Amino acid sequence: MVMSKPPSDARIRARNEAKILKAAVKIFSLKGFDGTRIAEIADASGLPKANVYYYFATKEAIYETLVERLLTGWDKTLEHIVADREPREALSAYIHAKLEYSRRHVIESRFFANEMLRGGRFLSSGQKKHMQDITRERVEVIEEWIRQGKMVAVEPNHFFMMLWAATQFYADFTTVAAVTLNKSQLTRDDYDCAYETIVKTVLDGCLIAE
Amino acid sequence: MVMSKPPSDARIRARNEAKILKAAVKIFSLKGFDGTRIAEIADASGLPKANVYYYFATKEAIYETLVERLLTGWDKTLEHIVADREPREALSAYIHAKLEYSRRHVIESRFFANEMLRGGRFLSSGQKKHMQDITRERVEVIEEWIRQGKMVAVEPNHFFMMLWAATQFYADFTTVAAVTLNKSQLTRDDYDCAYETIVKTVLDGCLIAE
DNA sequence: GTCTATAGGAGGATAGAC
DNA sequence: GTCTATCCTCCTATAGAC
Repeated sequence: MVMSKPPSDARIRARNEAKILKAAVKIFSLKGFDGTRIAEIADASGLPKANVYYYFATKEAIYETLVERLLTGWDKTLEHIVADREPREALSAYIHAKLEYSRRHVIESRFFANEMLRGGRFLSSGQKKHMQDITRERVEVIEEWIRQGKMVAVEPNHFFMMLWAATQFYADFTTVAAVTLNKSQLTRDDYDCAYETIVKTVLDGCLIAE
Repeated sequence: MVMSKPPSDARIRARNEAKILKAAVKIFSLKGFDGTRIAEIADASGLPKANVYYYFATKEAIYETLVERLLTGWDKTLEHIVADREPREALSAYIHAKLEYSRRHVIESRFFANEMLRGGRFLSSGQKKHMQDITRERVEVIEEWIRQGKMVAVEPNHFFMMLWAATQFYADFTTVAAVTLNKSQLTRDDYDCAYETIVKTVLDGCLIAE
């Protein structure tokens, strides 16, 4: 009888770390750093508490690992905004991608929101600078569109934050959305409708037809 | 020598409860329910911990009192949206009032955001219904404007949530805004600029000139 | 109404057997 | 790499003197 090889140490580590992080992001997103108990993370991971400490020295270490990983999510949706695309096309692709991210990664979105709500105490200045740089690049694209007469002269930072807020809302404040729409939870159709509404109002408001 | 009368029991109670609630909303808004320690509230109130328990039986009692009180903030800014005003005037008044609320009541806004982020566990169904009713009234106003041909046909719930999100953002995500704008904190000018941007893009996008 | 003291329990973190 | 047992700190909440 052929025995399947036992997983190597490295594989066990990778698997267990992943379990812990997956459980942790959920609990942190709901209760924040101080409200989260290691025992809860351990239970949700299916690991004993001592094992959590075997993989991560402190609660901070878990939290910081998550902050670092989720920061890349910040970049991804922004990739749609590039100067050589037409603004309507680029911005609606961004809105769509961000709403999809909100829909499919509710927990990660909320984790990030929670951290920001608390003033970003766990963000290193390097990470803040990264967010700033990434955003500034996109702001410059918007400025370029304005210069080319493709958009009305809005303040690009605030314009950008408006889009971010309108899309982030559906992950962070699902409760508010559900109460407003009188539903127990949001469906794909609701996200589609959100997309239509944002595109229609925002883009028709600031784009200049050729 | 004339002695000033000592304050009555009722006055002492009112004053101390106010101190406690003021300290509590700040800490809850930063750390959430589970992350907040009564000792911290006591320190911030300038009262001994046992006195906090004298005025409020449990941590829940403090939190619920705050939820109940802050729910009225939800209504107030909405009062601007009434059918007999012109939509541009009414909506820009709403945006202005909501941004002012975000600017002047950052802590209360964040407390509310925190509660929503956690799924509104502390909201009674009566309170949810209240939010729903208040919102629906305004949604009907928007529907009326659309019927009158004063606005393009947007989905009014999502339109409304977009406005809420765009304005709430400046209270909840001050950190993101500050990082984006490369400042240590936001000034009045930044809020004015936010107002201009939201009004310009959203209203020009959905209003129909007469 | 104020405050000290403390019960009773939970949480973060570690030691050390397996 | 896993897990039990445990240390020690800190928390919620209460008792009871003043």
